[in-house]
Amino acid sequence: MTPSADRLTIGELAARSGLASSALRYYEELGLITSQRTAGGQRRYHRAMLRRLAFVRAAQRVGLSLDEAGQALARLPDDRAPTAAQWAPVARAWQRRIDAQIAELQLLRRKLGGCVGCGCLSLKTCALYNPDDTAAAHGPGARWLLGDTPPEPPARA
Amino acid sequence: MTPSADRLTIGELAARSGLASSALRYYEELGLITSQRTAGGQRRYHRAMLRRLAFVRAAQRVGLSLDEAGQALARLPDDRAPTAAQWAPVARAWQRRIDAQIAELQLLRRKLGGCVGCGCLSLKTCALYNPDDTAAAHGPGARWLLGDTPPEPPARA
DNA sequence: TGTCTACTTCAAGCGCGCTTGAAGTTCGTC
DNA sequence: GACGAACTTCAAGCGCGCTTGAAGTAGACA
Repeated sequence: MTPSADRLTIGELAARSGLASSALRYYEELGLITSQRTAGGQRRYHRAMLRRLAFVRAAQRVGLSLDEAGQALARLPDDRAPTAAQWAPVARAWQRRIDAQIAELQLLRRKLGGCVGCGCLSLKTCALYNPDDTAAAHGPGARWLLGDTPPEPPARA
Repeated sequence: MTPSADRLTIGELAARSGLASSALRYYEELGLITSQRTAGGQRRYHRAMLRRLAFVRAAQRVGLSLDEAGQALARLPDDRAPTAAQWAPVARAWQRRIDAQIAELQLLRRKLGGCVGCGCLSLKTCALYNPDDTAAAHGPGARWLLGDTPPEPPARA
């Protein structure tokens, strides 16, 4: 081991991040994290990778794919904490995304509320049935994360 | 066509439900919907399948797998609208699930809020970093949908 | 020096939710 | 009765996010 703190082995990084080594190799292959190699070819990770991994995990919880997370990560420094200026737009974009998700769930919840008493699911009247709402908003990807057109919180939902 | 209204072809059901025919065959294979067959072997669907499909789509939006949706469907009648007594526990279970999801998203949102100004993602202090919270609650499956132990809304969240 | 664990690559596999394609059949209409 | 669109089955494939396994190598410690 002799962890030297900034040269974590893959096993150490796995233990600290809670991810499997195989997942870390996969992430590295996707470019989400980077490593140096020892003379013998083993990976050594800078502690800053823990931050990137935390970012990725948070991104997944927001519903981003690894690819999308990678695009967002590409705008942050690899080796040290982002500055407020770097981080703020990303965080704000995530908050908007989260807000949209919450709004959608609340809508669904209200619709269910309307159904609870009636056992309806009627073809004509049940709101669950005719979700002509903003559901499909999740579509294409995360271009918005890169600073373009953030998704408006569901208009009329 | 001659739709006779209660004997929808797969194409008609696809058109009305917004799902692809291939998806409908797949759902049938999974037991989510049922059909009769014509003398020649073609599927004919009762309109009530539209209700089941709406249910499945709603279930997916709540984050259930098709398998879980099928388990919930199994408790509702196949050929007509559920009674209030049949529907209410399912709807309430979904609402609890939705509430838990909303709570989790709100927690994440607050954490991001804490990070926005600081650009932190600090190893020691950032809340995003140390999500020792209720995230993993999604685990096993939807036994709760069947009436057992509904998941408490995230305790301390 | 030897041992043993942790690492390496590469290819394949898995679970989910479907889609695609090939080859053949049925249905509704003219 | 013939035509064309819509259907049938079956097997394979895909995209995502990994995991598993085989075969071999490096690194830490006694």
